[in-house]
Amino acid sequence: MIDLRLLREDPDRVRASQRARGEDVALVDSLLSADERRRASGTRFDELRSEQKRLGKLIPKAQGDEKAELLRRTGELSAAVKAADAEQHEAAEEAQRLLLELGNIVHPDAPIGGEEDFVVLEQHGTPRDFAAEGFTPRDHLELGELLGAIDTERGAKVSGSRFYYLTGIGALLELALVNAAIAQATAAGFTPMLTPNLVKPAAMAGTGYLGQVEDDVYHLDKDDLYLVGTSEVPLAAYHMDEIIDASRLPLRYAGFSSCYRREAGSYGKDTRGIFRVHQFDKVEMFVFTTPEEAEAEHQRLLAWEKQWLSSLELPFQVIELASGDLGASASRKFDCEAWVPTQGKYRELTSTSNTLEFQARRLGVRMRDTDGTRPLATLNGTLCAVTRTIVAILENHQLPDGSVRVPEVLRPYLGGREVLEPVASPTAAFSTNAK
RNA sequence: GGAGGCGUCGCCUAGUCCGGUCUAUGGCGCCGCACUGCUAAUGCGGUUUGGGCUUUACCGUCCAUCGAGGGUUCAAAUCCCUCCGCCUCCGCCA
Repeated sequence: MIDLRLLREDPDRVRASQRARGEDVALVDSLLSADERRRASGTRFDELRSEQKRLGKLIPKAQGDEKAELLRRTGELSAAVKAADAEQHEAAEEAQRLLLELGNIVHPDAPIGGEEDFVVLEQHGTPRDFAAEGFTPRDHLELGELLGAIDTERGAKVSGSRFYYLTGIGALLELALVNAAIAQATAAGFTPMLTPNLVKPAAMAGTGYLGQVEDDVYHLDKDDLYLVGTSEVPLAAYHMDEIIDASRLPLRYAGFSSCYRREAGSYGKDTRGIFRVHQFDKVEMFVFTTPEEAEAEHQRLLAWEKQWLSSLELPFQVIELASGDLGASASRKFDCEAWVPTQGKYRELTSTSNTLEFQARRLGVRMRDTDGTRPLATLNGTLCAVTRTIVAILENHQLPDGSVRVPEVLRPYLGGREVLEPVASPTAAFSTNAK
């Protein structure tokens, strides 16, 4: 949520932001009037309550008629206080409800527009020219099956479409990626974290995932818990309702968790393979820092993502997302998109958002420094979304015979293996009877 | 899942039985000032969080806040109910 004071003092800025997002501008005026009502009813309650307390203190000492009169007046006041309290409650709830609907203020440098209006900032590496190399690239699923690494048929049999098994070398590849990513994050000063995959509504709402994207979230009705779509949620909520001394900032966490996404409304999109799935694992960077440092930290997160993709020797580009594609929480967002040869385009592998104080306000995470207690800033960035990274590695590093070159950074985590080779069956290479 | 205990403003703690003088006690820590070659010690003052009013700072003031939410009452940290969390024991279990 944003600062109500900003809304009062500069409503036009908030209106402009809502407009840029393609969201309800009238919300600003509903909110202004709800806030007005909240303050007015609050003042009324305060005054009545003050009077009630003042008179109440006289009662134990009073006698006879004087006491009877006091009891009569405080009796009346009691009813009035109760009514004012109810009104104040109602107004505060209304204001809060509207405030939670409001998106974050869009960063002034974010391009205005929708999903197609992103801006390409940089390109790294060069896509391979398979024609010049003399063969047609296989897609990641074909490669994954050849290597005995990916099994989507059985994933569908057991769990439905968009589910998969990583088998044999595929499983090892994930573990290698996760280990390498955690190693990079740890070297950069992040604290590794394994987080809960099920969270309460407060955590989900606080991070901003119960608004427009609510349909994309799994909910367990029986327990009123949500399956997280990213460890950003439990990491952001880790310090919920806490006040953090500024000297401890920045707090940098590298979370590893499964991520669950219903992918509602994406029917027919990316149906082949494991590019878009209901469940995948991810190493996520999450930072609590001061609002003053947020912008610079955002650049650092982007730099760590670039370092990661470069170390995997993947060609990729960096884009800045347009205002309409930011999601409720982000004021600004960069994606790194890796080249996918068989699709002939760049696809999102990582994403980093600066949410400023938006999530912190909702979650009640504050900092204390010489200026007192105030909300801090939170930022997040993907380090390694495993399935999509596997897609990019298989396709970009494939060889004519269907084997796949292992980027050097992963070799220590794969027993020194330099190439992944096709197998007769997923279990063949791991069976004790092999060779 | 069952039984019991506990939850006080950073930490510890008094208060809860018996409602009002609780504006929540004391200690530790922390901050400021004084004293002091320096440090230590000592003394004095301050130290939950949120909201409102005062111009948005300062100062001041009012209200809320004793795990959360309801209720009883003129009045709730204190009495009643529901929920949450932690601890102990029992049952079940990876």
